[in-house]
Amino acid sequence: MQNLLTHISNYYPLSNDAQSALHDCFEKISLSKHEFLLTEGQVCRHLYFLESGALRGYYDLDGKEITHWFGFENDFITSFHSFITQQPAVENIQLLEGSILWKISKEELTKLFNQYHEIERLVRIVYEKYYIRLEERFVNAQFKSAKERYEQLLSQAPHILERISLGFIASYLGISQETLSRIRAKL
Amino acid sequence: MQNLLTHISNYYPLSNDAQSALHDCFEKISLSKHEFLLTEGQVCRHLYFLESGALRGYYDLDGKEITHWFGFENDFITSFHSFITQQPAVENIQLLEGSILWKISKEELTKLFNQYHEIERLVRIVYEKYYIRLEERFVNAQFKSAKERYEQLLSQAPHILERISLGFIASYLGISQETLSRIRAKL
DNA sequence: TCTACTTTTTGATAAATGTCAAAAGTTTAG
DNA sequence: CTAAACTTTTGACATTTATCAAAAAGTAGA
Repeated sequence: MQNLLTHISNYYPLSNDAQSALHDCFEKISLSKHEFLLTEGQVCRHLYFLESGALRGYYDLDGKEITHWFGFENDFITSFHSFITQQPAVENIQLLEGSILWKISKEELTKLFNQYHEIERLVRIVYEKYYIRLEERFVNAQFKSAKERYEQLLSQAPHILERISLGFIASYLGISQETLSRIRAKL
Repeated sequence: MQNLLTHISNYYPLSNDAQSALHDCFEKISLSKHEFLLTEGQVCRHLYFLESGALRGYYDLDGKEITHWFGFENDFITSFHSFITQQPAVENIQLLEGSILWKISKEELTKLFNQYHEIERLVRIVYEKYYIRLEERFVNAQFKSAKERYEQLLSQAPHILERISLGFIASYLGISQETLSRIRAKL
């Protein structure tokens, strides 16, 4: 839990009051490899903080699993569209490693927003960071070649390459596993 | 201005107090076709609301202009990364039509956040909508073919096709102008 | 209306990436 | 330790999309 509070203070420092309110609302859970945090069709009712471990978000496209994001230590995790709209999720969230997470429900979070302006500010700031991240991924996806995307990942997030199998990385980069294997062979 | 306040109330209804504070902070500007709201290297110090008209965001990649987004009536416009970090923008924002916009500076907006929790909430909610939009564009960019992306655009935002020249649309979809012309010919 | 300018289309060809199949390599559970 | 399961690599070929060049179509101002 200290992990979460420390991480949060990097975004926006909270009062002790707000911190302890957060503390009371988050609940610890442990999941093992291959388990699911969410499956397609369920409504995502929680926001998670990943203290340790790794997981992936993927969805089914014509029978193929498309892994479109990963989560690692200190990431906030949710199926965003489903969490915000409370409609059924189109994606699955599956553990890639045994992990420790902290979860908070949408209702509790909404209450916290009402009670603490500063917590809503924190989330506003977190959104900004995540939006900028996604913008960068979008530009890469749309305007860069497979090789460039791989090299960018290699330089910006080498930890992903060490922990995640090639097939998932290929999917994450939007290329076939064979193409990624060939790109890698030529570097 | 009524336009802006009405539009905002679709996201989150504000008190009269907050509305009138917003009213006082936004300033109206008119720009004509081909003018720039922002050019590469400048720090983006404002958030804009586009009341009428159209514009595009583009950046330079090896001498080619990459148009990566459009703005239309009732869109909030800014160079997000630059606006948030106050670092020089990598993109240009250029008017595609004569337009009427309302602008607010980052400082004023920050003041409003401090004064009105509800305005910060509004922005939090706006971010959620824009994040979901971007997520969808990302998934399309990375996992769908050129033809599928065009068809999706055709069904979801036909107004873009009517107002924007083919070259810009091709760039927006991440494909060459010739390919888009051929896709269109075959439908 | 005519001319210059811009945008769109068409054709030929090249490059990037995908698909299918099989071999090689690695990991894991019993 | 070993067999089964899974992951990665390699090869042959197909498909998609880009690039370059030129023609055709459309637009706007003198």
